[in-house]
Amino acid sequence: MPTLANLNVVTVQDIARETGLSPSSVSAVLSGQHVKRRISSVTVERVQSAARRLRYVPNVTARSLRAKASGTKHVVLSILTSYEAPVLLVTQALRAMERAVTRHADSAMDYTVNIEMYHAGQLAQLPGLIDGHRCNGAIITNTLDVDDQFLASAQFPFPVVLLGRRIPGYPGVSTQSEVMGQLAAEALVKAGRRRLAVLRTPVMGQAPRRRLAAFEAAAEKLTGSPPAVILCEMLQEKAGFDGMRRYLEGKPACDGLFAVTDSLAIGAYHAIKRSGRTIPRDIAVVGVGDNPASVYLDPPLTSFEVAEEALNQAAVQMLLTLVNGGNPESRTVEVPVSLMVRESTGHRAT
Amino acid sequence: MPTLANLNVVTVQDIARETGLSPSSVSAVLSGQHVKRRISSVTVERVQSAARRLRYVPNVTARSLRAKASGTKHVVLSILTSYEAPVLLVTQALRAMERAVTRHADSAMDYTVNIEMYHAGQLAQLPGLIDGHRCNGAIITNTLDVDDQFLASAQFPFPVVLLGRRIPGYPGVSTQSEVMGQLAAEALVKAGRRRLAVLRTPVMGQAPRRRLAAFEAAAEKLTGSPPAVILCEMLQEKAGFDGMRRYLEGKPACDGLFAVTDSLAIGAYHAIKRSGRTIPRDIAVVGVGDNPASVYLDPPLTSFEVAEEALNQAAVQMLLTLVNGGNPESRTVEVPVSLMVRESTGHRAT
DNA sequence: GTGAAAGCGCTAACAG
DNA sequence: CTGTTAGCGCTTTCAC
Repeated sequence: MPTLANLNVVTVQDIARETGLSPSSVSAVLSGQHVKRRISSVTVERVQSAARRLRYVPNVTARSLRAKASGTKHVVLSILTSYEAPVLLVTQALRAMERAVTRHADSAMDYTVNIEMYHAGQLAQLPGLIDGHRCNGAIITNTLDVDDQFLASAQFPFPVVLLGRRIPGYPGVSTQSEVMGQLAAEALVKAGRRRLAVLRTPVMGQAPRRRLAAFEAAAEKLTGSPPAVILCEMLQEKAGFDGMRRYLEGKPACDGLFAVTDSLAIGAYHAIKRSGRTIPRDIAVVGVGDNPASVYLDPPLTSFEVAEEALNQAAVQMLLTLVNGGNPESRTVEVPVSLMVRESTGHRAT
Repeated sequence: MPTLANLNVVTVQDIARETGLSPSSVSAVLSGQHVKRRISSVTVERVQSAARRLRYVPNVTARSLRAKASGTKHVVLSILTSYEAPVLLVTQALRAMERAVTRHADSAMDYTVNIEMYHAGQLAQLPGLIDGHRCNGAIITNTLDVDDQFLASAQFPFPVVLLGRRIPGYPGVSTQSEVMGQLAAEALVKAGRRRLAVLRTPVMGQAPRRRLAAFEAAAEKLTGSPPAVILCEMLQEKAGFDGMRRYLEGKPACDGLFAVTDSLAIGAYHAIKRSGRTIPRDIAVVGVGDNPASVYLDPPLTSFEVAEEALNQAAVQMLLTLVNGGNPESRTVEVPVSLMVRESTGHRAT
């Protein structure tokens, strides 16, 4: 049943037919074996030109299925993350995975690790996800609510570990988001601040939202009124700068700021200084500890030390256990955080 | 009981034999089709327990080969980068690729984009690279010399485009590294600096090395003596801080600094200020423009505006053309850079 | 030098 | 509900 679409895909067979050669010869040429197999240069040329003409693109899947040394288990592990996510965290996770896998690997077990990206909110559209064509196991991170809903109702034919979020039914590791919000509020109040504000984006994932909710609750409890909300269009430094600048043009500014990511804090720093204010004298700032530059800002940014290492290790370990058919000790892990108090939350001079 | 025999790869066949069922039933259960196919729960349980017992791990390759809608060309594009690389650049490249691919995609053409990582210097060890099991086309970046040597002698059965480096025989896009070094030196000298220094790592890739060489040449020509070399162990902010701090403990410091990446400059900023010096009064600094925080530093960092967008676009476009059997207009592209002079190279007060 | 035949491991039809 | 049959597209013996 050759459908219309079917005609489009060019295979070795097609080239064989076209050139009057056998598939095996064509294959030999196309996979660069012509020297080893002593194919005549006329044939080589014939095949190559036909391949070009027909716009042949090899099917990597078929290629690897047939050619891979049989008898070795080939395991594919993926990190699924959104294009819109902070990459640094992803790389760290990837590195942890790579390290774990190198330790695990042996002659009969060949691991491949890779990153697959989806557009935030469109995880469900990632082809080959629900049917397991993609990987033998995955760490999923940086999801939005829609994605979480999809996950909640999805059934994967491979183990999945969530990083930084909690969805019933899934194993996952996350940080103590609520504790972060709470500690941030306390730190600002302890530094003598009463007019608190948060710097955030309109749409956020689960973890930032949780820490923000905790911050708002704690702020209200400690100061008697909810923090002001300063919106930034995105998570980039520039957005932080723009958002903060707009806010500072208004009359009464906050004196304590919690930025939902360090990148926003970095932009905000600049806006605050440009407005003639001083950190921490006029505005104290707390970040989230997800940017290596934070420690080196002027003044150094008070932010959280998240045990990234522990976080990633736990997730990867869990995934490997699951992929190999084992049972992890615990299906959910919460990694502790601690606030590194630096100069950006110095006590206000009285 | 993981005996030697157990190392054999377990397939659906094995589970079928073990459970006395047919491969297709087993497959249905294992790929999550049991509901749709109304498999009895007894059978489901039997299959699942056998799979667990035998530690079955599905072969994703075979799965996707069989299950993928035939008649659609499935093209896999990879970005190959080292674990040690600055991630930001990689994401930008990935995003560009994704965008291009979305534009290109149609019903008969299904693209997958992913990142594959190797350890710097060990590109050659990436399995499935030379035999083309991995992808239909790749952008390779962040290579070290060893990798470049491997590339120079390798023959890939799929098109490759190099990003940020030049190797004879390969199509590639890169920035005007030499111009960068030249401009950096000129900017510092123009700001009244004579005692120049570079902040760098011992091992560097091609592009940073080229801009450094150009800087050194220009510096020597303009000031009469070669710049001092300040070594940092890695590219991280912390390494920049440590390297600069050690250097500043010595007697006569430089008055103009060129950091080979912005991350190093960020660390150096902190070390400079901590030592009681002021930027740019005591030391002027030039970075490379690879970090979004640079603009928001205190003072804003003079650095290059690299047309990342253009760079990535060009690379991706070239790759797509090659994968589809076309001929790109030009096989090598050099994207222009321009120095954004900010306050970190203010003219010295006299 | 080249071709014929035999699968890689899996799943989709279609019977039963 | 389950089994039988027939490949996915490619590469690899092994003949010729």
